[in-house]
Amino acid sequence: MSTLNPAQAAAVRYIDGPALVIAGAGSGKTRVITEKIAYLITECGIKPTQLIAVTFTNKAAQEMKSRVASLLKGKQSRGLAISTFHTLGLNLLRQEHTTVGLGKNFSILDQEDAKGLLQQIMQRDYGDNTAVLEDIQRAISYWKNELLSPEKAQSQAKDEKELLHATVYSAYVRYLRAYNAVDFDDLILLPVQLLQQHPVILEKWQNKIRHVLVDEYQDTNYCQYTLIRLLTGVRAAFTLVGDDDQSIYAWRGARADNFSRLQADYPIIKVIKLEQNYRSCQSILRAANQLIANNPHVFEKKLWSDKNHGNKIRVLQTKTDIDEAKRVVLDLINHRFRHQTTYNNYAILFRSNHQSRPVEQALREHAIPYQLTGGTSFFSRSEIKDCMAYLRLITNPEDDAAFLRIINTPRREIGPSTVEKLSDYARSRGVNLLAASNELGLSQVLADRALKQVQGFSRWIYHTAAQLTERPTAADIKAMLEELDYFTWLLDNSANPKAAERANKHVEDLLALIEKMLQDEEKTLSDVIARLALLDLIDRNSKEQERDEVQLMTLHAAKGLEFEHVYLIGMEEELLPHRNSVEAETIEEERRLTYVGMTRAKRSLTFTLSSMRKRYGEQQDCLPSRFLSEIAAEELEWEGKSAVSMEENVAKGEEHLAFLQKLLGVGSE
DNA sequence: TGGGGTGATATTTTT
DNA sequence: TATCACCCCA
Repeated sequence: MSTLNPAQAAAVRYIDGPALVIAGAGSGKTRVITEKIAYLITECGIKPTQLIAVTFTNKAAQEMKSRVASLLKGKQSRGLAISTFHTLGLNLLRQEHTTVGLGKNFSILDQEDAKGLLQQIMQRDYGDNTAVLEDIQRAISYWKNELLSPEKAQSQAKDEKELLHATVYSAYVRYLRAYNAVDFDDLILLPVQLLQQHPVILEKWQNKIRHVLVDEYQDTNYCQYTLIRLLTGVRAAFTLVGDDDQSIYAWRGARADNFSRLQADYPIIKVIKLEQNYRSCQSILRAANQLIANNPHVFEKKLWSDKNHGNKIRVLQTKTDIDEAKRVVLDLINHRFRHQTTYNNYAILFRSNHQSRPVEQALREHAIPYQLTGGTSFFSRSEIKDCMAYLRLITNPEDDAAFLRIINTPRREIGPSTVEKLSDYARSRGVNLLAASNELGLSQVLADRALKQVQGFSRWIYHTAAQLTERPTAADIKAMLEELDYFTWLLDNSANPKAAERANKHVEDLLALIEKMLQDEEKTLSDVIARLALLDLIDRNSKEQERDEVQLMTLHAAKGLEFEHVYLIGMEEELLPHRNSVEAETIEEERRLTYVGMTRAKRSLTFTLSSMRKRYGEQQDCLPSRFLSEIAAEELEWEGKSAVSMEENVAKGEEHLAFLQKLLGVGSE
């Protein structure tokens, strides 16, 4: 605590009421939260079980947990709830499921599952319709985040399309209920509704909780904000930490205006600003400040640093996107040689995923190791989804979404028409698919052969459900999968043996993880499955730091991270700011995105842009991003702006590289 | 069931 | 232009 700066210390010690900590990039916000948790426990007599700390990612929660544990020496942190918003909601729902009308082992549908459900609804109830599933999903998510019921949504619909979306919304909610399932948004929404409708439960929770801490407050949506308000009640003992300049998820319901709302809702709120930056050198910070000054602010702040000045920010301009990639890679190699450092100190950041392609190619040409963050995540791999679906159906027989996924995986000769007949039957009987599979009346609708298959499947599920204990071992589950011949199926259905091996490995990883979670905590299998739905990329932390690889990721993915040297590529109009954002009038968010990218850099920052880019198969001219002109000219050092051709540019780079290699090869130094 | 042809679609995606 | 979901047919 003694090493905190005055603003940080004030944020930690202020416990008399609601507090909002405006924490600029690199100002030590995680530290403030962890120190405050420790302070509340050790100095204020608050028990760990009376504290709630929420983050947005599992990674952040994990990090915070371990930092608090080391502050408290582990002893006093038992029962401390540091989790994501969604896990918090899940815990609440698990405890109060009966009041909400959910069965004990309700399932969680991820976005993909939910989309599948929507598709089913559309096909079944709305015939062939041109509505885009993603649009419906986005609309429903928006309504849930804004606490709007299907009825409200319908009455507020402005046109045919919105009305359709709202109607599907109401069907969607009904289906979820029937499946004894919830989606991600429900994990926040249902607790809010529960607390709003049941004063007794609300009081119970308000009495239990003495302080709530929220990280990345700028990313909360209205629903989450309401949850915080409900949990803290009139005492309003909370600490919100965030940075309105780093709000980059508005398109997903995050509301930066939750900042201004706060002052209206809590006039006495204490606002503390953390303005000292411990990450970047002066040159980078100054430029970032200049850029973000173009955005309106509710709370003015000015980041400063006592670090050294650092080098000027460079701007490399090339002819095409291919040249840009080559230039970045050559520059990186040169830089690395000169500074005798490692690859993992470098990050190449971009606005959209497709920009990684040419860079990856250039990196491969030079045999430089790199890690591309993003792409398909662990839990959206098909083999993992299959296994999860089996476990879900076994613990929650009403989970029709899971049933549909695995009814014919591995192949059981149960085709679409059989499934359709089965669904119709189940619907007419008002039961779930698994139960319907076992009913006698089914023989009226299905042919003998199909009937046998379906019955075989359902019996197997029931049988396995009875056999599997509440806390099975990895070996138990593996035995189950082997009984299914699942691994054989994987082998037969993979593009090549290597892919099959990888898939196998993923399943093994999953089983090991489940076993570990079952042992670590006093959790049942269904608890663990629910938690797994909220988890992602478990092995990301460890790999990222240990391996010596150049980091490639989108600006969104870079939030919260820092790197010694950053390349921010594609600084062009239409790309950053993205073309869609110009007419959607979300330039401010694009500016924040650029700001986030810039402030990731500790020691050096390099912008790149090219004057031509292949887009949809056509060469197109590109203009420098307006954001470059928002930074004072003297902060930037342009290279290649003059008529130097790219060929010369690359040649120069290669020449220089060869020179350095020779120099090092000879062994001076 | 799997392969090939077709046509729509190209921003970001914490949970 | 590259990709991918989808549909139809053998």
